[in-house]
Amino acid sequence: MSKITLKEIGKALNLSVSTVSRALRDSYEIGEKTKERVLEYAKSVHYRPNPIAQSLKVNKSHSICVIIPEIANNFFSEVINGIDYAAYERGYNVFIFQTHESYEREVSSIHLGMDRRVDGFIMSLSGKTDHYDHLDLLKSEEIPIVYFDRVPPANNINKVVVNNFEGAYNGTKQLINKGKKKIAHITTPLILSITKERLEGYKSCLRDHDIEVDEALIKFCSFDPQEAIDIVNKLVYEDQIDALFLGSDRLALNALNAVKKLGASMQNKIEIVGFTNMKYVDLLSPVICAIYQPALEIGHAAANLLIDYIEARRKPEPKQIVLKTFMKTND
Amino acid sequence: MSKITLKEIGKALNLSVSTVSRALRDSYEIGEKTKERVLEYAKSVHYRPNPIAQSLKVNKSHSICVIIPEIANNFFSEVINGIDYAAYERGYNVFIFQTHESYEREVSSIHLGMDRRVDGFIMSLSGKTDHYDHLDLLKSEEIPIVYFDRVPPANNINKVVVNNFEGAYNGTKQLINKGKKKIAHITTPLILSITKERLEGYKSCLRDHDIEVDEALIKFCSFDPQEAIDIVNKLVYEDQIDALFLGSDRLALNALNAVKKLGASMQNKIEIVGFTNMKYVDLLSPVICAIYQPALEIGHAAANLLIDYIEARRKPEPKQIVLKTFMKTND
DNA sequence: ATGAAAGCGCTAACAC
DNA sequence: GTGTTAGCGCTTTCAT
Repeated sequence: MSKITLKEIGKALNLSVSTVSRALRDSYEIGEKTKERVLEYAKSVHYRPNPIAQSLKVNKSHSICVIIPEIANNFFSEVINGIDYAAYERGYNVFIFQTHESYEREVSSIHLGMDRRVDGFIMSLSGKTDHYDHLDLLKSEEIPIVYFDRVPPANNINKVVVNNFEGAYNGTKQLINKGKKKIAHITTPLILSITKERLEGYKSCLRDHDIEVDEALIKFCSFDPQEAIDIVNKLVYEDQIDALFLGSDRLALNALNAVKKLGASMQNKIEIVGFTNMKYVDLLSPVICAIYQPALEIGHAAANLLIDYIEARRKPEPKQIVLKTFMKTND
Repeated sequence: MSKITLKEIGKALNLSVSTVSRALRDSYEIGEKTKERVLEYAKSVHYRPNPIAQSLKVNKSHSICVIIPEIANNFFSEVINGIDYAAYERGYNVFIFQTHESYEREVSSIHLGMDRRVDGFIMSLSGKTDHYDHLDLLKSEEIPIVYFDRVPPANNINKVVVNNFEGAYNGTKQLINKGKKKIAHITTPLILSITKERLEGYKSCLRDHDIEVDEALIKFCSFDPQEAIDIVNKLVYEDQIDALFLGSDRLALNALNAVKKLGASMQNKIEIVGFTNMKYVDLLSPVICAIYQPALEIGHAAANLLIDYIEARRKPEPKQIVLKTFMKTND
């Protein structure tokens, strides 16, 4: 039954390939009866168009490329789920590339996507990406692109983000409401958009509540577990903090782990709030109040925005979608 | 700079396309100086072959298709990470399709992969897949396929699995060692290979320790959180169990959540062991002893096995790779 | 309303 | 050692 082609359908029905092709795409120039014959026969032999041949011809692939730092991550895997959901609905295939926080991998992923003639990109920048010329390549080729989460500093781009400032502000406020004064912030590299926004939310909230911002309590941390342990130890024993505000998912787990190591009595003195997308935060033992991102929606929105853009005849203005974070307290 | 082709290189260098093509693929029939000229020029204009055209020609795509139940899952996302790792190293692209535990999605994913002319498949069956004719299609087309985790019941296939029997046996033993007698097992649908193997490990261990197997304590559970709650409640209050052995990742979190709802005093009476791949199990509050699968390795091994098979001139015998689970106790 | 033919970018059999 | 040619499966212009 293998690999039936237009040519074969044509032969069987005594029609030319072009007629068959047109009939299958429901062209107005083909007679109704012919269309029916073709459609019926095609179905009976389980004809499936070869997307590779189509791609070569029309220079589009009906596929999109997703570039993210890490797939094995609560937040990103949920986003991919959302992307996949929308892409499947609309008949697009998805390529996923991980940068593992490497700038070089980010660049090479873009090239691999372009090689594959993907119709567009969805990306969240690596933690090392501090310049953006590699993205200009996409722009100059007029390849549609939607950013999410970690976005480049530009306004005229398609992006789907959350209100990080607000999320961080509310998270910090939660700690202040519990009477905490020495609130440390452990977060991602400062070059990331999310870092800056969350940091601002944190600072702003402190100021609004007449707590002085102490730069010593702001720590930029990699995703190395040991580094988190060292930082937490220093903050707790030297700086005598009474609360922690954690800036990202992996960071949150690493820091929680570090806090746990402090022992039960110490643990209870430290109140924790953090950005995370773990499914069951209430099962975590150093208690953490979670600031969630609507990851599934982000992915879904990003994919739909991208595909809308891809399929638009006249390219619309770049669109910025801002979603809300939500908190899950255990009290 | 956009989209340079062989033809253009040929024109610039006064060579035919075929010569250029051959030079680029380092064919023995091309002169050294010509090769050099071509290589150099190609690099200078950033030539990148069009994989779509190549695919159309040779009917291979240098890409593989991964079909899994769910991407947003600790275990599967790590496996994908491993696959991606190996695929990237060896120059393959990866398509990922989720079945969301649907048989229909599994079938359509296979078709989508075949349409894309992927060179091979890596898959873990859906929780609804109880017959396997859709897989015969791949077999009859001689498309290489490697199964992992949830595999079909056949011996002459490529697969990468863990020793589920042993993992379950050791997990159960851990509970028995703690003096537990009424050990319930909540697990995945019985049609899955992993379910049967783990169930056997559980039963076998009970028997070896002179504990009667009580079928009422064996519960097949969906991934619906409420169902887990109902089951746990029944087991605890009606059957008076003193320990739980959980058969899979999502199940484990759902059940843990259910146990948590029982309240602190009840919680402490129930000892829990379960298959999970969550990164920081020691942070979980109803304490759980985790049976881990080496997910990254599984993915890496599966991808390498597949690609070896794809690239082999003479197709080797199907290979079964069995890895070990490992436990992470908190005592 | 239908067909013939060109061509997307590449590879490979077949010349010379 | 290099060029010519055909063709992968499809879309699309141009004839008819």
